[in-house]
Amino acid sequence: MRSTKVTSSEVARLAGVSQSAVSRVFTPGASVSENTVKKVRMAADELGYRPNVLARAMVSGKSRMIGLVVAYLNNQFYPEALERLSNVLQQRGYHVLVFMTSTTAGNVDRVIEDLLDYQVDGIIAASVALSSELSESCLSAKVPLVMFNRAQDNPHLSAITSANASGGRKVARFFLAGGYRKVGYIAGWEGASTQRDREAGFVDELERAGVGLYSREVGNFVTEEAQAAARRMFRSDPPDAIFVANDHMAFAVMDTLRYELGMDLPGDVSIIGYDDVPAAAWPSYNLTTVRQPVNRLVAHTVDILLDNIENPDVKPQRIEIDGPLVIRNTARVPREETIHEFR
Amino acid sequence: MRSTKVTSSEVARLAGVSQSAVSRVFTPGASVSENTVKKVRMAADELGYRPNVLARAMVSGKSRMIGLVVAYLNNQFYPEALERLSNVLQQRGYHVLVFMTSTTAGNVDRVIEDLLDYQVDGIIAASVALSSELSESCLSAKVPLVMFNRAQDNPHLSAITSANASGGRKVARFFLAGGYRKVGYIAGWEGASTQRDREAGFVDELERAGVGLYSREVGNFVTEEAQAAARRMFRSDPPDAIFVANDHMAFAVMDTLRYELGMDLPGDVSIIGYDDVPAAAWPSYNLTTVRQPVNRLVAHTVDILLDNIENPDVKPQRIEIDGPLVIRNTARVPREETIHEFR
DNA sequence: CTGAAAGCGCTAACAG
DNA sequence: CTGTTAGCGCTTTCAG
Repeated sequence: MRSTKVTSSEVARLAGVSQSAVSRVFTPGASVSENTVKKVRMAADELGYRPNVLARAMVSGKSRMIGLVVAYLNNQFYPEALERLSNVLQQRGYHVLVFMTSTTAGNVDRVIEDLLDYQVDGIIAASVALSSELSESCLSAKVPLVMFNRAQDNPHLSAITSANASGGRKVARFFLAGGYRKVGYIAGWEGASTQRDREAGFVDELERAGVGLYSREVGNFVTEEAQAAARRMFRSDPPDAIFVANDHMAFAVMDTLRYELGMDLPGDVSIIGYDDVPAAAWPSYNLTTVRQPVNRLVAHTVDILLDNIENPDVKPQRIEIDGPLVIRNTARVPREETIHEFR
Repeated sequence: MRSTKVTSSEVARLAGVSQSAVSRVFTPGASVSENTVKKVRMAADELGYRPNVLARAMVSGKSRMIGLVVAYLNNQFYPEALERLSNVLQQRGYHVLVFMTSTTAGNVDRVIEDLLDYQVDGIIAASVALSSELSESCLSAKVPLVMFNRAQDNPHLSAITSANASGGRKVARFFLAGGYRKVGYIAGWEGASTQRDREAGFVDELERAGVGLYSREVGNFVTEEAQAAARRMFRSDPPDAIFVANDHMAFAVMDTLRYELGMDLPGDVSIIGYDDVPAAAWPSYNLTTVRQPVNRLVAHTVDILLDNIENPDVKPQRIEIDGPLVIRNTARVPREETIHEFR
């Protein structure tokens, strides 16, 4: 099996058939005789021939590449998602072309233009906000785009998220059932729909019970900023329960409260996070949190995207996937009989 | 700016020039008159034209894609590396095509064949072992391959790692200087060169001082297995210092010792890890560990790979990058005057 | 079922 | 500097 770029014509010559015969052998569902298949396969093996995906892409217009736009990988949620996404896509015969982008807008736009240049068959935008021109440009380039873990105003785009508002509500109900009335919130980056929805659900449910938000700080989904937010929140008039917009920040908040402020959790204050990343289950944190069901998020994302690719005029969908509140050890548990409703 | 696949010919027609003129305008360093540039740019903007990277790749033989093979993303070290790799490559005009593969061999081979089909200009194999046929097949396909964070027997391949043996030695000297004599080791996956080298350096340095390894268990770089390894190691005859082959496992070991066995760190036992992932600095762990300088690993990897792409017959290189022992709080510190040598 | 022929969109000599 | 002319390696009609 030698190689150095073997072409179908060379295989054809060796097999004593036409170049198109070779092509047919490597095209699932083309009509070729048993005999031809055999001859071609032999020749191909001998030369170490493998079809050139790019050439195929040029003529067929299908590159079998999916562009994935990601902003940051610090938050454990993303590596997990990326791994699953890539695996599922691979199984379905696609591959992922990764484009990193800083959260700073504008950048995202350029990145997607680049992506389009590579003739990707579809795009998954994970946790980034798209400008409206951008979505236009994907739409008109006829490249399906689905937003992963971020909602969008543009009704022509599909978006898959977890049920963020509902998750926020669950947290509120849990705190309420636990008897808390001085409840704080540490926000993520306020440009993110996930942040907005989690907060909105949380606050709304609180208010239905006549409880207002006791304190609020912004941590921007960043470790250091979350630490600072925690310090500010506990400088005076501390709340007795706080909802932190994601686990990544919750860890930072917990560490700050415990090791800097010497507090006991959940004795002095209850904390609930969002995501249920692997570290949330580590004994050091043992964080009560709302689970984002990565598997299902990914499965839906891929289904919708591929469906959209094969069938260009399906309607865009916006799907919200519900996740349970995972009760661990950072928030005081309400009476036994009320627990079931949070699962 | 409409689109739906605009070609250079259409731009040419609108601009009143030949198709190749358009091509030249978009080819850095081609000779075109100011005037032509202007006309073409206008027409291109009006039509929303962007060159088709795939077509360019076909004729030029350069796809400007780099295949990246990764096994798992659980260990925080990999997302970090992936992010940096992707960023640096992007800056240099390349993009990353990601291929996931399970650690189970064989799989890796198929994945790389796939990668080759995409006509990637180069391959980065992160923490995976390659079969020798595989490396052959890359070599003969003239696609440069560099191993990231894994050494290789094949002398024709470049490999970038941190100075694992030397890192292991540092840990041993630190323990020795701290007066420990009952020293344990929790190993990673034994097929990994990183694991082997860290252990070899560690054990060798210990033995030079006449100290044998007191106990040893295997954690395979997996959380659950590391926990089990810790339990086994402390069932009887516990060591008073342990080196854990990477941070990811060290966290699991720490949690097991603290929360399951009720031990105090570093009071009852000292622990040192390897990698210095972000979580090592989190107050809950505050782990003393050997840093893998991701930035420099990545920079070298990219430099060597791109150099190899542009200049096909440069010699393969194997580079080891030294990293300091980051002294935090999980290992008792030797006398002040000896500390400097570990930095 | 099979070969011949026509491109996919672009770059790269080659004359001019 | 610019247009013309070949292809890159493959899929896909189109006759047979």
